[in-house]
Amino acid sequence: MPGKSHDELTAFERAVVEVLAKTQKGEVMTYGEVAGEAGYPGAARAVGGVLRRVDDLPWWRVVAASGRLIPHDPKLQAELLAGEGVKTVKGHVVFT
DNA sequence: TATCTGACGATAG
DNA sequence: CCTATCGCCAGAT
Repeated sequence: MPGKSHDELTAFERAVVEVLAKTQKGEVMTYGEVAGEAGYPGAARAVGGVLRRVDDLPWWRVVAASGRLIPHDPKLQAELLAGEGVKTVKGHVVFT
């Protein structure tokens, strides 16, 4: 099993899922922003854990504060972002 | 309750 | 641009 299903999440996980559910195509957020929007400022690191454990989330729309893509498969993330019109250069999102 | 882990963030060198 | 450190937080064992 890739990750956890959506029906038994902790309050924190549900909060993060809710925030990501609002993101639109072509929109990119940082882990820190997601944490803050979810009501857990400072929990950027924990947000990474949620994206890693929960399925069916637009994880590719979340990048590090520096714009760096995920260390696991930056190539895939770059492709998914490109598919939504988000440009990336050498593993970094191009903020315009 | 204690300790370790990690798809983070900021800072220093 | 890179690595090293430290602080932070929730989840897992």
